[in-house]
Amino acid sequence: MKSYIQVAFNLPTEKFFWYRLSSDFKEKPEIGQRVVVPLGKKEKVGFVVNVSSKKPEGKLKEMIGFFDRFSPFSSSLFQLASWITDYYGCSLGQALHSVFPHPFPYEEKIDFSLSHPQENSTLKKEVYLINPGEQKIELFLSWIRENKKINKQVLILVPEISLTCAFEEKIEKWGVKSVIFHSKLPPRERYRRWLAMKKGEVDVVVGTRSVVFSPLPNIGLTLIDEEQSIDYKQKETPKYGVREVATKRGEIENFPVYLVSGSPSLDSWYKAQKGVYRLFNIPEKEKTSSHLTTDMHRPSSFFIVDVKKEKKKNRIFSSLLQEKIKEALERGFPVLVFVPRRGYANFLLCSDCGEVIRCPNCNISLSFHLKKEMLCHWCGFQKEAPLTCPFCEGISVRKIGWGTQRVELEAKKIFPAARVERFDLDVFKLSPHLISQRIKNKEVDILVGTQLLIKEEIISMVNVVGVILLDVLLNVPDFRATERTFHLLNKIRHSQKKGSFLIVQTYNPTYYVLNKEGEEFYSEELKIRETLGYPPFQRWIRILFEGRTKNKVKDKCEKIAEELEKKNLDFLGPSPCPFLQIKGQYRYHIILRDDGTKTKFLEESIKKAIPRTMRGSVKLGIDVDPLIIT
DNA sequence: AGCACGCCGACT
DNA sequence: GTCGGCGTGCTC
Repeated sequence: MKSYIQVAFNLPTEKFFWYRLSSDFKEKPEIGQRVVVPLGKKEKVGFVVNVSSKKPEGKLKEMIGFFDRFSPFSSSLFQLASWITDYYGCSLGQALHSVFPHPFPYEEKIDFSLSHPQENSTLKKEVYLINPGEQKIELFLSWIRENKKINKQVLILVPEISLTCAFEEKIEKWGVKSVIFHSKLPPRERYRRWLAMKKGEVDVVVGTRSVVFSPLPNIGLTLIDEEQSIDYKQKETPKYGVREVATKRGEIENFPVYLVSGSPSLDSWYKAQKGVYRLFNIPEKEKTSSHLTTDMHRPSSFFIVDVKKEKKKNRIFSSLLQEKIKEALERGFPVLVFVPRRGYANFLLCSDCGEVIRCPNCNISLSFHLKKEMLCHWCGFQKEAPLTCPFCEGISVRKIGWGTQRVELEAKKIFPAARVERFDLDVFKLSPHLISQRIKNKEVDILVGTQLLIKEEIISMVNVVGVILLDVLLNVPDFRATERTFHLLNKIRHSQKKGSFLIVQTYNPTYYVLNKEGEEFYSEELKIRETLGYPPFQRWIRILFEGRTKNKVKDKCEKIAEELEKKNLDFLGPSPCPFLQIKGQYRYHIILRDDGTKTKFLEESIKKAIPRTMRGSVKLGIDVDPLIIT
């Protein structure tokens, strides 16, 4: 019997293409299987999305061959990809591409005759928000055992690779069959583990973002650990969020999703308040009815230092921070100094003419580094620091602000006997585990570094944590800056051991992020978001325009805005992005807003008003539920 | 996304 | 006159 296939490509086009199959091919094509076909003048790999025995209309070319021996997509994963297409505004080919388990060998033929899922869930297929408290690992284990009993698997998602390692060690001892999965595994190993998952030979899978597409045949529960993490958002098209994808998959495959965090995202917190998510009470932990970890559970002491009141020479290390570090060092305890910026100084400013030295590609100020000198943190542009001001030739070029290098030198000056070490993107990268080993072996006294030191494994090893200037984090141009600072402070405080100190230096000691805890903070932040029409009160869809000519970008953006206006949609802009220029590209955006009443309508209107492909010199990107607006 | 085709400005 | 930028349309 003759057969015909319809193929979707990883291209920004809605279209599918029909091909004829020569009778030489004995195997039946499967939905989701990759095939090689001619497209235009080239051969391309695409996904089978339809199989038919009836001849379709129009001219046809012949399929060249199968690329794989079978399709890696179950029908539910294929369905999930279709949903991604609708929700995140990409083509089906693009969605399938991102769900596809790369790399995938094409020479093997495997028959998956599987036992089919039995409906026997202990919980309804809902989303639960859980504060795990101290017993996290034990809770996870009990859930895994519960599901193992009914022949179901548990999927555990963690924000980054280093956290999978922590599980790996513990799971060994549990006596359950597990698979660790992330993108840094060698290709052969990835495929071996993919097969183990597909065959259902495991009880639990622990992995990073893409594991939400694990081929497990019979998922009983998906856990998203540290659900507030920004690492759960995919940066490439389709820019999906793991929380949303896991929830959708739970709906399709009938399993509950547990969002696990002691510091949940404002989004999830709000949804739990509204009853969209359920709050899950941990029975044996009745001491707290709250779903947030509050002060009484935090063993460390917390101090806020008002930098305004410090003597000028103590602006980097306040007298209190110096005192606490000295005390710790005398008792042989290590300390950690958190600096939100790498480099020596944040920018160079001429105090004669007021000009700042900027990146020619990004127009943001260049950081001053000791070895590389002027460096752009966005695009990597590098040049020598000028001796005189390039604008007025004056000699009063001053270094403003301080980064890790400056703080490292200052620490060496104040504590000459201590062994000071710097950890940031500019020094050779050590894994969090190796850093904590160095602390354990007493090889370092003062650790100076950026965000990459803020790991439970490291924080729990030190006696004092000093935050040099919190204001740098609070003032990044993003409406979620306060929330992210809140999570950071929580993370430090949750990770610290008993009897340790957290000292935060700031020019704004009365700011609410420092003075409101738990529910109080959430309701304050929600009030602000509601007044301004920000998420989670409005669902946002950001449409980003990029190109080399500023006016063309602006014009295209305005043209689309007119289309949206005609459809009576509510949106912000068009406006230049917070960083107008990055890597030489000018950027404008429109932010569509949905108050929850017209979600379906909005999605359809976007399809009509916005061409998926923006041709010419302006590129277009769609970001549904954007997380960082830059 | 590629690639071709076709339209206008500035070159030997 | 034609080389080449880029805007537009098509690929089964």
